[in-house]
Amino acid sequence: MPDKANRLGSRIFGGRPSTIDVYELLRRKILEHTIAPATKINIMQLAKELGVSATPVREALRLLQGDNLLVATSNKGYATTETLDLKGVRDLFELRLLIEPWAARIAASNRLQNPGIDLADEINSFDAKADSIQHEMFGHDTRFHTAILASTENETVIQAFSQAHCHLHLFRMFRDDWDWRTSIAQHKAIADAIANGDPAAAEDAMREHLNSAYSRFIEVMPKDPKTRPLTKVGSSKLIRK
Amino acid sequence: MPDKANRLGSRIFGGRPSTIDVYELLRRKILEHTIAPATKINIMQLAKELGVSATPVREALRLLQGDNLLVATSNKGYATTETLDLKGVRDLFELRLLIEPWAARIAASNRLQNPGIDLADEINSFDAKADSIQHEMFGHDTRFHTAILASTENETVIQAFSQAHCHLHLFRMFRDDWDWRTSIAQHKAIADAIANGDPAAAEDAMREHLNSAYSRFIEVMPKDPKTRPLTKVGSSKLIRK
DNA sequence: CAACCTCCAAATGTATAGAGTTGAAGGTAA
DNA sequence: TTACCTTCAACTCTATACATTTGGAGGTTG
Repeated sequence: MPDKANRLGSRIFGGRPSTIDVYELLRRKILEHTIAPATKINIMQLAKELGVSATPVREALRLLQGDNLLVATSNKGYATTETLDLKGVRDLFELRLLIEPWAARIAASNRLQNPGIDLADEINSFDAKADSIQHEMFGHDTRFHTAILASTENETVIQAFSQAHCHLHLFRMFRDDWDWRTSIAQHKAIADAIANGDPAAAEDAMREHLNSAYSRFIEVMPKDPKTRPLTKVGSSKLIRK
Repeated sequence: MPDKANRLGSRIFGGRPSTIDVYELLRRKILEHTIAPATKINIMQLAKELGVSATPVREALRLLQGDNLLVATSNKGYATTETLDLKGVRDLFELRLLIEPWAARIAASNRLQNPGIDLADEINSFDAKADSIQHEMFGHDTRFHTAILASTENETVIQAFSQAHCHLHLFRMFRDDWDWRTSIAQHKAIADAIANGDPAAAEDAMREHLNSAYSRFIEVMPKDPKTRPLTKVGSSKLIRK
């Protein structure tokens, strides 16, 4: 609901420039899948919804473009990125296989701040709610893999990896049919190896987990993405390549 | 030089929106080290220099912020990123060691479009001009490593890696004192292994090259970055953390 | 002399208007 | 029908005006 303070020079929240608020709101909506892939964004309508002018919205969209969450076309506007094709999924898992087994090794080598306990907590708290919906599964998966990566304390790798938006892309494609029980079992194996301080076992377990996930992904992958139903979200229209 | 066509709704070049032109110009200036690290950017002065209004400049700056080439602070403006500290250099080479030996292996395994010849050409054309200045060395180094990475044809890895801006950061720190002869010799070894179709040798050569470069970097690294002289560029002021 | 307050120029952030482009509906001709 | 042209509404992109914030100069007070 637009604040009545929305006049010249106003701010949405606190004294902060509203570009930041618009950016964070849209980023969350895209990552949370509230805005579907290949959705065109109407600047003026979005600005009216948020109670701000077009300027901060446009700047927020440019930021999201830099984050690889939007694509821009001259004089045509902005749209969320497409879902990945088969090669895109392959490329993504190739990147994961380069980084995540290494990260698991580091995590297992870290004896002072070993993340094993936190990882076990994450698994158990998720496992408890056996009726979990798919949405929660991806939240767990994101937290689990992010925690391992974070334990490397390598900001450069963390950033490079996170900007690939692994979970975003996979979640957008496979939200409805994903065998989370298999993943949970593999997560437990990884967490155990890390907690035991066994770098080689942790690295292997992670590599097996990724290979397994990749195999299962390409198995259930839609044959022709164009026939996939697209949901119309809010005031946005849909685009097709 | 501002075109006389610069009035309402005009474009700098062709019919293209000027945001793109401003973005590409600034990006090149930052990557080419024309704009020094930790340089504050004045929006209005920059807009006047380029003959456009503030709006496209601001959008270009947001894009560069998304590329991690600028940092923005609320109500304080934009500035180019700082040079890396010791941990930053270490993190960067850790990322390179994860990706580039793998890329060299792929390149050597590629028998149909083996990049070995192109790499040899790149080395020879650079080696010919023995009086090369440092600036050309970094151009060569960038082209050499980029070519190997490109031969993997993995867009995801290429993008994740390029957004770390390896060469930008290293160039900004070590432009004046860098032993390029050692690097050239190692490049030759890598190119030979790739041309010979020897994946294991290519991977090892790349790993040795990176380890060697890292050792040499931290040896000549400035002890206290704050005492490093900063050049004042154009209309921009300098900032300090 | 140091700490603090007041004031103001410079720069940032936002709103708004107008210029330019796109894409589609509707009409015309072969 | 099909292909092509015209027209127009919707939207993007840029310029400009104005509100807000920041940081420092200069004076005041203890």
